[in-house]
Amino acid sequence: MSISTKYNPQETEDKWYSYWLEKRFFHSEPDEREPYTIVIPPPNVTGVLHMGHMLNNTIQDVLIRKARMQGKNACWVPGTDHASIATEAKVVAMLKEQGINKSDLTREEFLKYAWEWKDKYGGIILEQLKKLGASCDWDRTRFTMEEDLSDAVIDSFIHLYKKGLIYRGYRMVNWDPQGKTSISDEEVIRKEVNSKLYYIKYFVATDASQYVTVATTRPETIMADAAIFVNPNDERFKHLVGKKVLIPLINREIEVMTDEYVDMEFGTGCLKVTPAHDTNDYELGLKYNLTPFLDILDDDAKLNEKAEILVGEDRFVARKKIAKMLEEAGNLEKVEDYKSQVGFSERTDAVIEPKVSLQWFVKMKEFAQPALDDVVNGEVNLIPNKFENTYKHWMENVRDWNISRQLWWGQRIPAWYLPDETFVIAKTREEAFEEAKLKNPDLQPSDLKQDEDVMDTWFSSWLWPISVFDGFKNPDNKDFNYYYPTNDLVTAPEILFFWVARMIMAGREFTGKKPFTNVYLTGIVRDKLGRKMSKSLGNSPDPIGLIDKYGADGVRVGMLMSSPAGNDLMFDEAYCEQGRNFASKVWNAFRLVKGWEADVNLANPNEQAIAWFESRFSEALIEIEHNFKQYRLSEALMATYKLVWDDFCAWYLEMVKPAYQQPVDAATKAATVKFFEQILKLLHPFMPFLTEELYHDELFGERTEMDCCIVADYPVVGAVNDGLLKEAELVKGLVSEIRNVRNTRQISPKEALELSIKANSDVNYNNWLNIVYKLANVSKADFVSDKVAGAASFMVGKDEFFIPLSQNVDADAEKERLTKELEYLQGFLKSVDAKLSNERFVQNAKPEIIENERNKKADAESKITIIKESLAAL
RNA sequence: GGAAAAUUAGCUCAGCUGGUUCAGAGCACCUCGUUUACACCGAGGGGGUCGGGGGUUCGAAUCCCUCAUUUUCCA
Repeated sequence: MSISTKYNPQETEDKWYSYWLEKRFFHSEPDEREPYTIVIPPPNVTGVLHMGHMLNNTIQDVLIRKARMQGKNACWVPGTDHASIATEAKVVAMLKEQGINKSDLTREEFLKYAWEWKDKYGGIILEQLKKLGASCDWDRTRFTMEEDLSDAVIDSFIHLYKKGLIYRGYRMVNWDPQGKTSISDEEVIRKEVNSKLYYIKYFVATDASQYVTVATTRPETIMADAAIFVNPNDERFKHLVGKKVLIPLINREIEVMTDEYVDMEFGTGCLKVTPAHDTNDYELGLKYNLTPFLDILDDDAKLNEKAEILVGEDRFVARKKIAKMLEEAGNLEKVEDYKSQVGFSERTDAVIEPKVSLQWFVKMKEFAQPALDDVVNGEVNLIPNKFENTYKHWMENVRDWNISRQLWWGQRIPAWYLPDETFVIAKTREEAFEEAKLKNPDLQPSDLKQDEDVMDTWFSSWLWPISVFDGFKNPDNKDFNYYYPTNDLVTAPEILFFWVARMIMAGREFTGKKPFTNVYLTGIVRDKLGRKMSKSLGNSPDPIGLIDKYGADGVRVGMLMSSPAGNDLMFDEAYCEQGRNFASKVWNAFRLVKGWEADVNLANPNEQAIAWFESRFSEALIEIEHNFKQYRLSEALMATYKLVWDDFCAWYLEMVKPAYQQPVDAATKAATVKFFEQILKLLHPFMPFLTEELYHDELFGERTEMDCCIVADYPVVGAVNDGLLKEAELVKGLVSEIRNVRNTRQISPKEALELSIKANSDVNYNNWLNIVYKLANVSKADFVSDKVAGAASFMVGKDEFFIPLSQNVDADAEKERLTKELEYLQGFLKSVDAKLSNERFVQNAKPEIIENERNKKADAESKITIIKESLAAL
């Protein structure tokens, strides 16, 4: 059977992915083996694959495939997140295009549209993951809003409510006026915005000649002012404290008060306090019990009747108008340009309005401690651990979690209101009714009204590692007992707090166990200019397009090549190209070996080369394993890459390959095929498709239908012969030097050279001569005890080598080269001598360090002698 | 405004507890080469005062201080 001269990823990828599915290699059931479990960070159900997913899922797939090959029962659970605000926003937008307003629909009608949307587009991202080669157990695919998972959400709410950890209350929340919902602190993106600072005069009520000037970026909120504050130590305003001033335009009286909070340096040193429209002002409002508490914005962020003026205007329109009104009224002192940090909604990009509203909250303090302990004690490892600091800081300053959202898409809050506004918490209307009857015996079931709000998406995500195994509803089930706690979680640092931390909390609260042991934090995928990839910049390549262009294996290698854990990845298509080239290299090496005709009658001339590569493979494997243990995937890949490209292809294959159209001895071929198989296994986690394709070539003999690379035994470390490896490095150095002699003198590789060896060390060059002949095109070598005059010469280690040349050696050039080297060595020797003659060094340094310095000295001295002799001989 | 991290070759990054092989890798670059696995290639080569300054030490890319720049988190 012949093999195509080029690797064709398209054909190969679909073929093997289907085969893997068909043979159910991705599927896992509990058994006696050790489990290795990863739950996918569920992408938004409406999402499409972006570069961040590519990186994240490539890493997960590498980990899961390696574990599978190492004999563990590997289970990677996929799924999607219902993403309440993002999905609802998309559905609303889609309906709008069809001319339908959300407000014209009932809740049930809207949800019907939303489910239709989900059924149509919900699977796209998972299908895309298959193109990448993701070996998820698709039979276990979960969705955060499916019945079991929703049940878990409701049950956990009830559980926490009964423990007194959930409450309802008026609090300052982040209000998204476009999505018309509250959002969590983590969903607020702060951006620096050019705005203006308005300096507004508030005249003293009893004396129009006196006034205070307040600097604010939000003049449209003055109608809700409750007080003016100054710093108690501020001499400038002492005389005004306690006096009443008038709010411009509406002339309501407010008092001038003092608090240390006020920064004397900022603005004018006077602060207007608007408790309903600023978080800090809210705190001051509570502290001094300020009245009236006026919320002058409605849910659209338009001014309401409480504002008295500009009613119905949007906040930004009102800002411009009021500035003009203030100016006309003589209250505007000046306007300055100002840069300020403004919060935007992550989902709708609307400017967030701090708003006091009635919401549901989870008390976080009690959750924080165990979750903090887990990370501090190393029960849960953050990789890299530089994130521990930020994690700690967050856990120590945790605030209550607003879990209600004014949306329809999501799990509805299980609170049922009686006509008297009190409520009961229950899973169903029936259960709620039973309980409510105790309060009010005359009640009818229809009198109960369920809370309109749904829960924050993260309130379902934090249960994910538990609920995917039904650990909530049925904590004693086989799957949950076997797979939970999971092993590794791979996710982005930006959701360390609102997802990872909360999963640890939920794990401790609901199962008493941590949800996972290791958290691998990937970086952000940026473009090569360091900009975040975004739709608006158009700098994000289409992942599927990349796969088409470079092959899934090429893209996987490209993604991993330069992404140490926790570091942002400056993505450049050139990495994918490098990945594709690597796949080609392996393919072509395979073609070479496959083409060899084996002859059983030939003796094996390559024992040395085979023994060397065996050792080298083990040595590399040790390094690779070490890198994997520390989750340094890019370094593990690079070590593999160099082993394959440099050691195997550039050195080993060149050492053993037979002359053109000559047969190879059977022993060499067998050894090489064996090596190749080991290399395919080593590469499989990184390049699953290419390796699976080659693994089934007839070169490796018959395979049973279940004998696949995906489940082949991962290589184990064998014996490492250090002496052999060291000698090989010297021999490689020798070959390079000979090639260098050719290069600098323009001698064709076709012209055979002769070599004289003046061995000063105990390296046994006889064992290596065949290799040197072949790799450097040397026809003859002899051992000499004196220098060879008129020949090109060089040293490798302590040994001297001479190559007689047909052309004359350029004595001047040679002299210059040797002199340079001599100078370098003499300088080196001087520094070593300086160390050794330094008494304090000899006294303080560790003995092995001193011993080493002595060796360096002896080494340098003997080399100097040799070079001096060579110079004299010129 | 507070906190953390980073700064090493043109680019992306290694460099573990200060001392062998300590200044490295991959890519890019330069020179040569179409030898029959591979030009998606081979051989060889050049390139860095380890951000600046100071300190500790016999010895610092590595530890400490300080300044600068960048990034992230929190206000």
